[in-house]
Amino acid sequence: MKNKHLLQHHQLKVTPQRIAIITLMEYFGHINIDELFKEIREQFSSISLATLYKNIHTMLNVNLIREVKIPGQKTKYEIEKIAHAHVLCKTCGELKDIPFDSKKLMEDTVKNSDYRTDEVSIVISGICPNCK
Amino acid sequence: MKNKHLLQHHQLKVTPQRIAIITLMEYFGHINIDELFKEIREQFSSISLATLYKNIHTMLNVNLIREVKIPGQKTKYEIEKIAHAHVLCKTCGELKDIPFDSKKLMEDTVKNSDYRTDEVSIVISGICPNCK
DNA sequence: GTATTTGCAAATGATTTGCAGTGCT
DNA sequence: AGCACTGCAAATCATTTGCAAATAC
Repeated sequence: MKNKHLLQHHQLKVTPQRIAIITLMEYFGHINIDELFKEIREQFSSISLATLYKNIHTMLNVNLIREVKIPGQKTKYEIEKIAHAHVLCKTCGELKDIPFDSKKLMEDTVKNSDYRTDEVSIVISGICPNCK
Repeated sequence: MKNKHLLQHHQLKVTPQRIAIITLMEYFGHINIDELFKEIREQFSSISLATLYKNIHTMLNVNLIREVKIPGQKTKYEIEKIAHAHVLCKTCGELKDIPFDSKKLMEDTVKNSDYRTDEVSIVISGICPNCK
C-alpha cells in the first residue's frame, strides 16, 4: 500500500495508527488535531491525543508532513507536496490549495535578502464563492 | 505623539500600556508575547499577561496590528503595514520583511479560485546570510 | 459620571512528558 | 531480542475569563 511506503521511505516504523493518520490527511487535504482525533477514533477507539501529537512531530521532523499555521484558526497539517498556496475563506473557514509557482518568488527573495531559501508558506485570505 | 494618534484613528482609548505595546512592536518589527512581556515589564513592572492578550485582541480586531503565524514558532505580532512577505531563518529564527507586490498573486488567485481576496500572508523559510 | 481598561487569580485549552506495556522489524 | 510506539495520567505551557479597583474621556 502506498502509505506504507511513504513511511518506510522516511525510515519510520509502520504502525496502523500512522497509516490512518496519513490516509486521513490525504483524504482531507488539510486537517487539524481535533478533526483528526475525531475521525481516527472511528477506527481506533482507544487512540490518544498524545499519540497523535507524537506522530505528528515525528512526521514533521522527517518532512513527511507540513504544518499550516492559519491566522485565527488552529494549526492544520498536510502531506508535504509540491509547492502551492493556500486560500482561506474568512467567512466559512474553508481552506483550499491553489497551484502556485514559487520559483520566481524564491528567486526574488534570494536576490533581495541574501537568504538561501527552500520553502514557502502562503495563506491568502478572502471570501469564497459560496459565501459571497 | 504618533502612536497616540494611531490608537485614536482606530477609536481605541489611549493608555500608557497600549502606547508601550505599539512602540515595542514598532521597534522590534515582529515580536512574540514573551518578548513583549519581558520588554514591557521594564516600564510597567506590574503589567499582566492578561492585559497584553486583551490588548492584542482589541488591536487585531480593528486591524491596527496583524498576527504572523510561523511554522515551528510562537505567533508574532506586527503593526499593520503595506504588503510584504516574511523571510524566516530556520537556524537562528530571525524573521525579516522583504518588499513584495501582492497584486499579481491576488489577481491570479481570484482568477483561479473564484475567491474575493484581500489579504496575503507569506512566510518563506531558509537560511540567513549569517547562518550559512 | 460612565464605560473601558487594568491586574490579579482562577479556569480553560493545547501540547508535552514519563512510564509501563505492546508491537514492529 | 531490542528498540520504538502506544495509551494513560499527570505536568506544563498558552490563552481566556470574571471581577474589583483604577483610569480615560
